[in-house]
Amino acid sequence: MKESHISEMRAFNRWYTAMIGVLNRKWMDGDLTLPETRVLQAISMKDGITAGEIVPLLHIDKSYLSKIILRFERAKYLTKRVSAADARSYQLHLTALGRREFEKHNQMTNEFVRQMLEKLPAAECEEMIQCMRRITEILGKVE
Amino acid sequence: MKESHISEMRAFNRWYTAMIGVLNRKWMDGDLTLPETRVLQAISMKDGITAGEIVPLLHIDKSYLSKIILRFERAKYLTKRVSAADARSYQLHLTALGRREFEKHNQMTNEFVRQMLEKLPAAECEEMIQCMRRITEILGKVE
DNA sequence: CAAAATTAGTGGAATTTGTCCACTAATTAG
DNA sequence: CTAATTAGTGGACAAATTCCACTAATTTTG
Repeated sequence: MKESHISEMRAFNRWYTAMIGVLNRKWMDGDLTLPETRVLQAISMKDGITAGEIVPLLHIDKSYLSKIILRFERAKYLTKRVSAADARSYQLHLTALGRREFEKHNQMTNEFVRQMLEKLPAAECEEMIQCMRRITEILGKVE
Repeated sequence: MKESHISEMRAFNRWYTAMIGVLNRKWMDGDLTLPETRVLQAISMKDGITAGEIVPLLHIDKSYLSKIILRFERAKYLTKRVSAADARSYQLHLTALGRREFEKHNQMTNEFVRQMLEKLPAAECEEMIQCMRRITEILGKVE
């Protein structure tokens, strides 16, 4: 490993997070915070997931999560059902409203990303995605 | 552009920010918040920079910045000198203590990145950095 | 099995983070 | 010179996040 790679990677980190930050600020114009969208996504990906499973998945504080879930319950985005296996925990299910809300948000974010990608020549876009895959492959093995 | 590229890029964004998030949490074990380190870095890169120049650079609220700078002043990390050109603004200079603090932090972060990169075979490390450069090139033109 | 220890989730207080806005002093424009 | 603009500050406020003690359910252990 070359020493210069360290500062190159750090520069990339700064630059890329700034870029994503712009995307994230756009989301906020909707009504969901970033952690909130992650929680919705987690439930949408695995219906019946419990808070206890979400915590390590999102590296989120359990009390904080509890509050987010409570907010969603009040907004009728989800329902809790006492788990048959362990009555201390609840299985989480999105309501139709919750799914709709998540989808709306999802589409919006897709739209922003699309607008960005559409500005690229097809070949470069393809190449960039390839680069992202490669980074994930290489760095994914490390963790 | 292929439709699937959108979700691939979003997946990469989520994965990569989670990864960087781990790094960032490590920083916090020090005593500087993320915006604080950015401010220190900005001053360290351009001695005599003014708050007004930092604002667009970091996309940070000017009042928020003012408070960070005030904290640093009290901690003796920096000094303000009324600008000769415009007496409303101050030129910011790191003190020896401020430089030391920034360097300490810098080294720590470098260390974390190094540990990550060292686990990679040299060829893959090189390739990954190359990918990062490419992404920056391609996406950099868009903004 | 009963007591003790552990675990899931909640609620409240406190802290941190970040935004908004009005204000002072300095500067520039008309 | 007067009015409008700009740099930075300070305070009040809102939102995000953490900390901790607590309840109820479960598991462990003697």
